[in-house]
Amino acid sequence: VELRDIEIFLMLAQELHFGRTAERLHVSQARVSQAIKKQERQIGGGLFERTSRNVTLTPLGAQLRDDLRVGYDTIQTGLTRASGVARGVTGTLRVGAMGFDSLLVLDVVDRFRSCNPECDVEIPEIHFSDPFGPLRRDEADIVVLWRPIREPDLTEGPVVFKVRHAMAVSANHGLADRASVSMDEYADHVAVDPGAVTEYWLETMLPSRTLSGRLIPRRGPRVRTVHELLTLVAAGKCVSPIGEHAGTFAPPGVVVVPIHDAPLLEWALVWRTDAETPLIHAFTQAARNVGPSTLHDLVGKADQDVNVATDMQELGNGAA
Amino acid sequence: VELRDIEIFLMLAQELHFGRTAERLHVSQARVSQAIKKQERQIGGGLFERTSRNVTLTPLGAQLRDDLRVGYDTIQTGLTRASGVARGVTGTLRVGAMGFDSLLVLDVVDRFRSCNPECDVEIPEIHFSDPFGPLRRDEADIVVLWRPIREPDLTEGPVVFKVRHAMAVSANHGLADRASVSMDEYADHVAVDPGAVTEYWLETMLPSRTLSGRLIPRRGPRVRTVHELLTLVAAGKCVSPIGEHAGTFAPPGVVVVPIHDAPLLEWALVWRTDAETPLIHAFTQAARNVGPSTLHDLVGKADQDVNVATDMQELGNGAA
DNA sequence: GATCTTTACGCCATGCGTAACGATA
DNA sequence: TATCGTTACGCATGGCGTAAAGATC
Repeated sequence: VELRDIEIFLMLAQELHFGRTAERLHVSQARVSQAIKKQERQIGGGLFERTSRNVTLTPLGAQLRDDLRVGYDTIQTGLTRASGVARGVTGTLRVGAMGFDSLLVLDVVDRFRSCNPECDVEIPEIHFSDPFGPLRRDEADIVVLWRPIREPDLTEGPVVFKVRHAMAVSANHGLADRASVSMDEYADHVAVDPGAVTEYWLETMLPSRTLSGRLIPRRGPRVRTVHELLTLVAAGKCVSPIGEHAGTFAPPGVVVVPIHDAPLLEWALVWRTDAETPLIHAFTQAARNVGPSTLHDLVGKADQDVNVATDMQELGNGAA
Repeated sequence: VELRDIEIFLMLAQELHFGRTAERLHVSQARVSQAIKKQERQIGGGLFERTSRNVTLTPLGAQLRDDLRVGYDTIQTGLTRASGVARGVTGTLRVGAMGFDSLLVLDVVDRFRSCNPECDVEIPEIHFSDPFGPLRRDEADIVVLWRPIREPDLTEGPVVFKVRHAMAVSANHGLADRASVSMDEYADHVAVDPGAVTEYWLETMLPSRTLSGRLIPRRGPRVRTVHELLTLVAAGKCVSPIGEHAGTFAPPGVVVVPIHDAPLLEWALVWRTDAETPLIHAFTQAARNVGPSTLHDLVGKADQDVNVATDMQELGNGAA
């Protein structure tokens, strides 16, 4: 059994789906089937129960996954770290992000830190009124922005998270208690003016037309940053599109309602093509290893953190 | 980088010698060289400093070894464990050993236990007056004996430890303060009668002739077990050959002096060929994974244990 | 010159993709 | 019939051994 097999096994144990596993590892489905079968032969017992409709781990497979996950991560981290040390990846990396977006790249930052213990990471705040300025003025090495980015001097790298398109409204707003809204409803209520921002980029977040082609007006209060925006929303002066993840962190008075018929928004890493350093490369590699997270991952992780905190508290009480 | 490469890297990091590494992994020296070079290319920095006379780890290599060792062992243990569970390796395994020999197989037992958590291991005492009886009477599943074993119904498996041939004498004996003795000196003083034991097997421990061909007399007190033997030795009534490891555990009054011109003694696992169960197979596999230990390993490990004990004590004191 | 590592070269095992097949809802 | 897992088959990458060369004492 080699590392490649283990990688396939672990991915399948996570996805529980041969097709998605194959996609995410960039191999054919057949290869996944072969690799798993080979391991089951060598282990001498079934690791997955599968029909053409359902894949589940056997108890044996679940135990093996727990063991291998730890070992595999240890090895990969060790290799990446050695590689970083060898290439002299050291210094400070500045990862610019807008508002709450920073919280969705913490996984990547953690990964990067464990692989590159000699490096510092800073997360300066950037504003959507000037998404590319920090890179071009060398105030950030990498920024986290929704994609797509099409700038001749910039490179768009791996996607770090995907969330649903949503709208932020005041808690008093008529749509505030809806589970979701349509693009048409959104178009009827939107009220925000982001000022002069690169048009094709803004279009992704603030489309100028609905799916049916109706124009969406660009009028409302002028805002430059996410915090400005949320303040005005809370005050009932502004209704704006936003990533659904803002709902998890938004202040009281602000409600975030998903738009069910809009495509997913994707945030990617972006950097100056001619300023790509080993540090930047290492960070994008960390992002590729972690893979894009979703709001669901984030919520799950928050729950875990809460559980850990609870456990520790109980432990503390028990000892006291 | 695959597991095979990591295995080669770890072995070289341990042996610091391309030739021995190749031997122990049953591959060519060239392969070792290629594998290491490949990893250094991928990591982007040197892992070993080497001349044709000396091989040492670089700091980078040393750090990588620490990381990979943990991950590699985790994965191997997980795989072995899964294999054991799948094949239903469960029940009790009885590993017979003579006297202190049991202490030199504890590494293998530990390994086996961690890979087969569902199994119990017992270590019944056996006596050199009847080395094969316990197997044939089904009182033990495996025994640990010095090799070679040539019995039609028994299989000699992996070597578990190697120690120097030595002689046990009373602390008052004339040779007691010698750093080592020759076979000829040994022949002049030996005084023990093991009774009717399989001759070819006894010959290994108690040669009938010196290197120069001189007969070694078989007379002295009759003994059946190691403890009997040591008691008589302490009383000055007996002088007997023994494995050097006995010196580490021998009671006061007994001194163990190595014989410098005798070949190394090797202890191997032995079992009934027609009674080989999955449990026995799993145990021999554990032995192969751990590899033969030497007295040096044992002493080093004992020191570590002492250190750990000391640390824990200090911790305890600090907390109290 | 003996010992140890590296390089050169060729073989073939095996990882992998394509395509056809089988099963399930 | 659409979706998903398995089997069959063929190609080529790369692991590996052999043999010779290079380095160091």
